[in-house]
Amino acid sequence: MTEKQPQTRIQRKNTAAILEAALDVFSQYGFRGSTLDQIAQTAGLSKPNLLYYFPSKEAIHTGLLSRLLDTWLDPLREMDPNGDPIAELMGYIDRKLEMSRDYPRESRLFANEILQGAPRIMDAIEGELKSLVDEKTTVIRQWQDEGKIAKVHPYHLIFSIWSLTQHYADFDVQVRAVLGPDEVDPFPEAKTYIDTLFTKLLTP
Amino acid sequence: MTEKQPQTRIQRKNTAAILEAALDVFSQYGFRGSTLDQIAQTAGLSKPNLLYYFPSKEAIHTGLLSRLLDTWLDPLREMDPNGDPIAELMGYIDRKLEMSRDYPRESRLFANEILQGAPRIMDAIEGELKSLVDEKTTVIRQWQDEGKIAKVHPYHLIFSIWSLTQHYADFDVQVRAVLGPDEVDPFPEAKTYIDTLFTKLLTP
DNA sequence: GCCAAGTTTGACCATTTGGTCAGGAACACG
DNA sequence: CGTGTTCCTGACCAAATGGTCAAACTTGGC
Repeated sequence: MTEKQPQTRIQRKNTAAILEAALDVFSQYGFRGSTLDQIAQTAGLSKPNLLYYFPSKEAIHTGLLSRLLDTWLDPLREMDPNGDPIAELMGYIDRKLEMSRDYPRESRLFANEILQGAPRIMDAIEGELKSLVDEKTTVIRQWQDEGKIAKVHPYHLIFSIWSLTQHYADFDVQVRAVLGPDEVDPFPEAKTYIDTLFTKLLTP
Repeated sequence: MTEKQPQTRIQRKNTAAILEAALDVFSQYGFRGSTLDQIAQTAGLSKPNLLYYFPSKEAIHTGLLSRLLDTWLDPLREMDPNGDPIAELMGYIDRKLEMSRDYPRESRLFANEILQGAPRIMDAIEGELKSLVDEKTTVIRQWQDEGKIAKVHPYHLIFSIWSLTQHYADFDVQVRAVLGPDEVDPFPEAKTYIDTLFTKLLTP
């Protein structure tokens, strides 16, 4: 669990290249659908060389996921209980949408894992993730009791933020296909739409 | 494309069993992550017997997907341009949520396919699906021009309906893990939440 | 109860896959 | 330069995988 970070530059460079390549491959094909050869080729390394840095396919995947969850939850962590409720929530929503725009592979990796029943990160979901959500929903409930935001189910509010924002990463090809070839970047309009939606929902 | 339907009872029974098993397996592991042995075992048949009914793994998957898209789009098709706008949209939303509750595997199969870049149903998405969405967004725009519902981006409105409802099928394990063991069925509260959300969004 | 058609299977095959290993190449450093 | 450590690779392996096939078994209709 508490691995030392790479010592030499070569190690740093190659582990980074491997994780980068693995993110590419795993996020598209899922764990079982991805092969070491694919990852190795994408990383520009030989397969035995991969296994010099990581003991197994599983280890690469785990390495990715554990790094992921932290950055994934950051936007929610930043939500300040002492800030202005609407502003804090809208800020969270916007950060989450930006993450879908800037880190779609991470979103898809996560989606793949959950789709398959979260066999490798169930612990983190029931632990770290649930704790954070529990904490933040308490804050939301407080804001609601103070009449600062509308009374809607706090957990489902969180779910709706996740689903609406991540949809633009996970279902990217569908979104672009439906919007047609003229629409280059769906995110500006998505932001406008989502902002409107949550403003109407949350305004008391 | 236009295959005759099975002739004998045995054929009907076995092809049904295979598709049922394949839905189980493909929806969880994706195409490349699933094996014929897995499907065969789930269906209670031998692997060669599977391949007596379907020429290949690919064919089983295609068979599933082509059946899927039609039923998947039905709720949207039912939306009546001549009905009451709010009622029609809310009806569509509720039907879509019911589909997530009653057919989660179908939802996950679809999600898996899109996540992987929709290699096998891109045609249907750019064709059938896009056409239907184009048609219905035109109706929505009309309703908006008549002042019957609020002016929000019609395409993103559709996307938000998809993402919010399908989230409860695709991310089921996460939803349940976060809500904790006390919450048996998240759908009743999800329905309340989603109804509130879209009512506030769409009321002019 | 017979026979042709439909159904099932064990044995088999080529390829792919995750992973190993011995040895060679590159590097750091005194 | 020399030498111990780190890095890399070709060859290899066992297991799994998609798919084939001839032969055996059922089934349905007469």
